[in-house]
Amino acid sequence: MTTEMIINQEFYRRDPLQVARDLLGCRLVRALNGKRIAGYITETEAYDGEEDLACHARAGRTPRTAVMYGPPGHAYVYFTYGMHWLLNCVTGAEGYAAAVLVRAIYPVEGIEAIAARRPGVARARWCDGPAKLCRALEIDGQYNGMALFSASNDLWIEKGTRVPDELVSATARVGIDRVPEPWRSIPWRFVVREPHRLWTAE
DNA sequence: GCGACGATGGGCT
DNA sequence: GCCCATCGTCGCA
Repeated sequence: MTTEMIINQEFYRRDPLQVARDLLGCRLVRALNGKRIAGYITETEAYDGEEDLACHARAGRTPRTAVMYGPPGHAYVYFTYGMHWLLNCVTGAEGYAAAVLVRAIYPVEGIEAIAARRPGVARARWCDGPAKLCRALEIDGQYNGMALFSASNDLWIEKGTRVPDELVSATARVGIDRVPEPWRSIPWRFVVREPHRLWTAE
């Protein structure tokens, strides 16, 4: 396990928009039972502070949102819709509540383990949603607050493939229809176009 | 391929 | 009580 591949904490101590863009093509890695399950990040969303009315921190600091106010580079994992876990990376300076939601990955390691649980489903569909990837990588609430820049926590992010701007689309974030403008339409969702073309060889 | 809808539980007003 | 940063399955084309 090449520790120098792991993205350091300073990467996350930046504007969530920068982090969200730069996380595309990076490799999300889960160590599970001594094996790696990993995939390239293909979709992210930035949530930026209490002013951003789509951000959970819009209501200020609560027990739930506390980790978003903590140091950057830690996981903010929360439960929603009564059945789903979602993974975020805390960004920006400590004390400022911002995070990047990891919405999708293209799985490239440990794919047998995922495939076994998803009979009849195409590989590109296994982890193409924030709750799906958490299930595939067995990420749940016990990862909330965990540092993502150390291999000792069994969940980290490594440098991966540089994704050129031509292959990145920026759109409005999804699932926030009730949020007022400008937040509802602001293009803070970043998507890799046709990820299977970039990584189909693996 | 696409739209409707039910499942299901913690956080917050 | 009401609100979800969702998913899988259903019906239909």
